Amino acid sequence: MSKKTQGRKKIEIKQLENSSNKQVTFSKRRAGIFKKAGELTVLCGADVAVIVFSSADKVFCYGHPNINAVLDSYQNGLSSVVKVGDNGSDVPVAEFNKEYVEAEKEFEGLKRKTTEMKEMADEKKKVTKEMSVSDGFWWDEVVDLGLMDEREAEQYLRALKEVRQKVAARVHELKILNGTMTGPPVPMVHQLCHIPFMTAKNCFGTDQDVQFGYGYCGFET
Amino acid sequence: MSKKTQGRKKIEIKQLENSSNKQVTFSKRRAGIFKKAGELTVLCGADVAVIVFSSADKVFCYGHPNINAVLDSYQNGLSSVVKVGDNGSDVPVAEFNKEYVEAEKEFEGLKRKTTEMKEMADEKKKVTKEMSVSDGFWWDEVVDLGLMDEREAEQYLRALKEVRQKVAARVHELKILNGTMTGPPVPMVHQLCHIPFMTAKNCFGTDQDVQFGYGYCGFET
DNA sequence: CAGTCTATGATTAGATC
DNA sequence: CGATCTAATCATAGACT
Repeated sequence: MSKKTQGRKKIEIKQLENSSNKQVTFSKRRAGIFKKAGELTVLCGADVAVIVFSSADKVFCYGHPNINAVLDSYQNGLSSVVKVGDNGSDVPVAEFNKEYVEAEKEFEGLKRKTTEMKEMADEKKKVTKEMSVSDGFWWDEVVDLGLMDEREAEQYLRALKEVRQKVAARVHELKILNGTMTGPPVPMVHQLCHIPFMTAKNCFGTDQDVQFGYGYCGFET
Repeated sequence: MSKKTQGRKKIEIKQLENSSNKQVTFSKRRAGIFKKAGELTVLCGADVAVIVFSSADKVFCYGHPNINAVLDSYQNGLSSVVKVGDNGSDVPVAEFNKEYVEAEKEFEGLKRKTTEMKEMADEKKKVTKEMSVSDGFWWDEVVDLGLMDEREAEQYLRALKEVRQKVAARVHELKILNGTMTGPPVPMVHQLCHIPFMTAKNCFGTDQDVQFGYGYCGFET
């Protein structure tokens, strides 16, 4: 009797053309990755987040203990140590972020000063309440969140985000201009970046017919 | 002649006790997951981000096209479709975010109004420049980023982040108080959450001796 | 620690339902 | 679309360097 199937066949790691086959492979392999992530979690006590966008931009994710916790840790650098550079040596975040910590202190001072200024301004406003701007700018509400309703708060988030992006862009510009690529608030340096369709030999792996590769690269948060 | 090795042995998926073994397993399996993520990327044109914190809180990540792009897409919902609910039906983000889009429009109006107010205020300031607050609040700089140096910008980022977090916390509070858990800007609903050490049977998988499991759960961004 | 080496367990490509 | 089936490929546990 003939074999029921040919069994698994070797495939090249390159873009699948057959779209239905691609869909099936996507589902199977995505599930496989999530399973492996779960196993890593249990076996090694690791926290893991996996986010996958399909080519049709559907999003799937896995997270332990939950995805937001991991993303927060990543973005706020709650790691006590970061892997830095090609050799992957450990650097305490505290040291790495020295500059940032100082900036934070300065900010605390700035905030205090700001509050004082605000108080002064309020007093001035009382005195000059005939001014048409006495209702204040929208961002004055920062100091009085309690009065905001949900809708307003949502707008707030939006506004602040926009501003933040502007600032971030400006900072980046300045850093490049100054040639001072000093550490960002919390860099995640031991990153394995995907380099699709490498032309040369895989510089890290050992496969012969490599269609893609990996590389470590420092980068900013 | 005796076999050189016993070959791979079956292991239970449970916390590894031997710490050196744990370390080796962590490295091997982490690499395996990154490789699989890369293959998924190439085979299926998917964008993937993987973040792993070791039990010692060292962080490793993989991202295609790069991790920040994926995280941004995730957090800002740049997906055109989201998988929603247990059945995983598609919902256009546009519809899902209708509320948010409206808020955005309102914000645009608000911003315009704000600019006008700012201009008015500036004129008033000219008139009343004897006021001690004529140098403005720190957030007034928002409109003049070009004058900020890098250090200031860094402080800025910090300040805005803090404010944003306050607002986010307040929004969440309000949502709970109102009982209106209306859609967050872009909820990621088709999430596979890890439930370590499930006591009962795996409600999704088929393994008999399940040590851990997965579950889908809606949640907020 | 990071690689190498196997034998073996786990994953999965393709077909079929 | 998903679930099942099977054989073959792939990943990796443990031992060693």
